[in-house]
Amino acid sequence: MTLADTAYDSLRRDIMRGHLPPGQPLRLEALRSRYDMGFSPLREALNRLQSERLVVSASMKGFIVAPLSLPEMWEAIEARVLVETEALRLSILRGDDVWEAGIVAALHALGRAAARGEPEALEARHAEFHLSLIAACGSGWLLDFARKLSAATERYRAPVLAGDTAPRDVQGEHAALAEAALARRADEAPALLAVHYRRTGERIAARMAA
Amino acid sequence: MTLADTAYDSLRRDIMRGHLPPGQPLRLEALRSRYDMGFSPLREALNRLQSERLVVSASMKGFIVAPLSLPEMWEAIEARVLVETEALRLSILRGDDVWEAGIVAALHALGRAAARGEPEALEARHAEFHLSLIAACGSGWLLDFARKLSAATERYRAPVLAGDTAPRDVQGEHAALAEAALARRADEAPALLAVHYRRTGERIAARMAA
DNA sequence: CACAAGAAAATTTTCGAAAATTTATGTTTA
DNA sequence: TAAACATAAATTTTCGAAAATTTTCTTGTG
Repeated sequence: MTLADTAYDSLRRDIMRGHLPPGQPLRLEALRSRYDMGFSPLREALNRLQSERLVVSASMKGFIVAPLSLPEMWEAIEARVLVETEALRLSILRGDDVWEAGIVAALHALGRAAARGEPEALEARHAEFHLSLIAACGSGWLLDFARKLSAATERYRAPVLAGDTAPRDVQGEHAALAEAALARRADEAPALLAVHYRRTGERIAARMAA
Repeated sequence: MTLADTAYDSLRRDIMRGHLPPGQPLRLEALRSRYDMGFSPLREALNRLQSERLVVSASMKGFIVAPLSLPEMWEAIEARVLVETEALRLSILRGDDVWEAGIVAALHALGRAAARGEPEALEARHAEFHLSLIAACGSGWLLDFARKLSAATERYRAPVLAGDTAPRDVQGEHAALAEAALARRADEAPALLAVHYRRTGERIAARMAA
């Protein structure tokens, strides 16, 4: 792995977890000392992150962490619903034993991570579970879009998840989702997925208003 | 505009037009003399193009122009159908006078370019027409995906378009599409768009087989 | 005092050399 | 001859200084 790849991973994680807050200018000299590398790999990483809308840049004025807003959250969620419902439908049509096993394994790992309560790992297992559902869709483009939208929406989820008290059986939703997918219910599973994402959006919107 | 932006535009155009053929290694020294600039802006451009799947790279082995294949063409076309039919549906629901005027203008310009027969301009007007249809969808993500998929599919269209003799009233299809959109027929217009893209795919597939 | 003009500082962008890595070439050995 | 190994060449990646640009500060002017 090159330094540029490391820079990409580090910056991406720090932005998704909110450690680099929305709107913050990303000064090259500051990044250089923070990540301990030269300009080149950092700039290459920033250019990649720009294509994923995690950072924005203006010509000759450098990069900033992409800002957050409720309208943009809904944009990302609705795009995600469109892409992932179709990818899930395709996966249900095309998925084989390996696909099924991947879902079972990811659901199990997600449950364990949730029980342990470590947010670091939980976040990763959650993304992996949702990816496992659509892994058999057969379209690199859809998987690509899903990955980017997952990162974009995670930025809204992470800060809210911490202080969330209202009761919601998230693991139950995940289990129902997995069951519908494994039972090849090509209409029900995508519908559940859409509800799942939109419900999360409403939860976030409610807390951001307060 | 920075040099990196220029490099991005130049490389993107040369790849889309096939002037840099699929699979060709993109050696930095060669690009440096071709585009007359240093390593940095070129590498930044290549990193952006990688996110758009126009180039692929392996760690420490540099970049190559992304290869073409019939399965990947269909992947791109089907993803494009998914994204643009939804974006068109949304535009029909939300579009205002400016959106309508944009379609009329783009269709007119496309017709003129087609009559003149200059492939350079025709390609640009064609992309602009399809963009104008979905311009009012209100989702930056969908517009972004559409732009990338348009570039990906254009790579297949361009080389075939040259020697295409079989009769097809493309301008008629475009006019029908514009009319259905302007008449706010939210079911018919997306259906026409899907047929339009898939028909192009079949045309290309037929010629690539031969 | 508000505002423009100019200088200084901070920052981004670009360059080409140096370091790291891969690929090609040649040599030895079984 | 074929495989293993060393060596050389080619290439990518990274670095830090130099150039270009923007931002901030200072000064002068109406």
